[in-house]
Amino acid sequence: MLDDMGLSIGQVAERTGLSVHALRFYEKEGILARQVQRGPGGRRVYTQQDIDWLRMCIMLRMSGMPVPEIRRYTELVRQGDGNELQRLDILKEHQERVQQQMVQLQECMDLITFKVGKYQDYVNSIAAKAVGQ
Amino acid sequence: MLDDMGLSIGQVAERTGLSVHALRFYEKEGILARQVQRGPGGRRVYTQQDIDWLRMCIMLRMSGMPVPEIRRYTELVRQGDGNELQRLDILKEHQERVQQQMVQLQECMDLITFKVGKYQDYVNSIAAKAVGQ
DNA sequence: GCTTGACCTAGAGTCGGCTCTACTTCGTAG
DNA sequence: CTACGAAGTAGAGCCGACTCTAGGTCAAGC
Repeated sequence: MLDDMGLSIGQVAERTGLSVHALRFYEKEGILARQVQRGPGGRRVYTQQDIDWLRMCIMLRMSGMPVPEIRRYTELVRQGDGNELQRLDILKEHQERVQQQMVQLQECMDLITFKVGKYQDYVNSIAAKAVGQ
Repeated sequence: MLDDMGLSIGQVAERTGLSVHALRFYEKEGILARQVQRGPGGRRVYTQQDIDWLRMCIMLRMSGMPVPEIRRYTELVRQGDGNELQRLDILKEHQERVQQQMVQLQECMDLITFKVGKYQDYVNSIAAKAVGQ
């Protein structure tokens, strides 16, 4: 289809799990590190680097980083060397939030597991009675 | 203000961290296990049990259970004994999802931590050079 | 008797993150 | 030469979970 290092939007969608719509949306939102190249007919041509970048963005999104903050980070990367401290700040802050999220989630998990245990015991006891009859 | 076992919506908001708006919204959405009692002037009067239930709902929400599913669970509880197996199913399913979420979040965390490490090293090396000059 | 503040209802508005629509343009296959 | 499929653009629409507005009641305090 395309040069073996150039991928169409559809192929990128397949490989990343994002929808074609989402890919265009992300681009419009400025969260692609490099301007996506265009092939004949104005079609987007993605490189492996674009995919790698997208995969990281997906991780950031999955862990709850809002699009505008991903954009800020992306812009720093686009600007090139010299702002590593700012990038580090964004990442560290996010890391902190993710850490908190995990703690919270663990608390929820503990409660849910406790309740599941209680119901399981109860359901088992009912089943045992039924068998005993 | 109120009888020492009856709490106003404002007090419940304080104790749970939910907004007054959210409390009314939750009630309208049917995720309160028992009909909230009303005091003089049609004001809501919450009991400690209502608060306990709300705290669990908050845990379920925090861990990503959608409101409609909390409602389903609530309805089962409201119906009383006999449907414990269905309640258990809902909780187990949710437990599974939370488990997956935690795994995903950990993956994200690993990547972020890796990147933070890289940037930290880089930033340190720059700082070292500056001192060395 | 007037203001304040906490509460009430019904329903509109907001926000984030996509998702979808409408319409166009290509390149290839039948 | 027509149809199809995959792409393009601009912009509207949707969904979930609140959040806020408008307009009203009521009790307490000045």
